[in-house]
Amino acid sequence: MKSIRLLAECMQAFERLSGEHVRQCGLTHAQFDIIATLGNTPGMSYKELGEKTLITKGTLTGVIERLEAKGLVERERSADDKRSFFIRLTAEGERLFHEVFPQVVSQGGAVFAAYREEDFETLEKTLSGLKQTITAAGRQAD
Amino acid sequence: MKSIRLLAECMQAFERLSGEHVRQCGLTHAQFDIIATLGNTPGMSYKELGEKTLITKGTLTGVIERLEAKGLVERERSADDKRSFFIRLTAEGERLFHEVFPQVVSQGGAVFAAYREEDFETLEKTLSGLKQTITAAGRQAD
DNA sequence: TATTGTTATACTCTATAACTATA
DNA sequence: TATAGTTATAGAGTATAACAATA
Repeated sequence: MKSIRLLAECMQAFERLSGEHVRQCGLTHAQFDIIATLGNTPGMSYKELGEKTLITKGTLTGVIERLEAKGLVERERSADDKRSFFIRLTAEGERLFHEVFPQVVSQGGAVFAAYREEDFETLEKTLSGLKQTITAAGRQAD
Repeated sequence: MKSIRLLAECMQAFERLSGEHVRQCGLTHAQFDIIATLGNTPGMSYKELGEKTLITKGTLTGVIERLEAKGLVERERSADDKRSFFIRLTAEGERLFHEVFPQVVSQGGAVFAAYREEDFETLEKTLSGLKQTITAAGRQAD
């Protein structure tokens, strides 16, 4: 119970921190999610993108539209399945991802400046364990 | 960097899990935030509530309105400062908080069923450290 | 018939700024 | 003059459902 409170507080603190950066580069939370999900991938379909970001298809159309209007992503009809699109970052989108994402991610690394190698290991181990537990519980609920 | 990814993934997994429950009880994320913040407190002003939930006052008016319409919170003019309100959970709101919150929080405890006392300690220590680091970075940025 | 993505509707959240009533 | 909360506006995300094109 206390753990959940802490996790929630971490999330909130993290969101507060990242939220400022995200807005500074003119993106919304959902748009940033898309950019982050698309970063370091060759691209993917609406369906896949929706599953990864928890954004439903109806919403996705609008979000992608706005990102396309900003020139950050581009769509291409899939060759195999003509119903489907391939969405990928444009050069501009890639730039944003590589420039802004690391900044957002760690406020330039300042957040973790005080962390030693050992701390990182603990944190990673703890979080990956937590993640597994959470996702496992999610599957049970389905 | 990997830590942040993990944290983000935890957040997403957690949000997916809690989001379902939250919607099931007919609340939005913002509304749930308010209920959770108000739970186990005697109540607080709009200002305080806004600071804790990161919801701006303009938005808050609407959110509280909807919660009031649902009979989950009530407002009372403050005695000392007549501009100010005191918002607190109604009996119904308390009930929701005590019944639903723990469910949401741990999907009935299933999430942490496999956790031993030791694991909890590690997680709590790790998260509280992380929280401090994040909030400290936030203050630097102001 | 099932699936991918689009469109439409209605509601909620968000930022912002002008406004009121107290202080 | 400053602060607590309200109102108005415009943009964005959300759930849901009906729809077109393709499978």
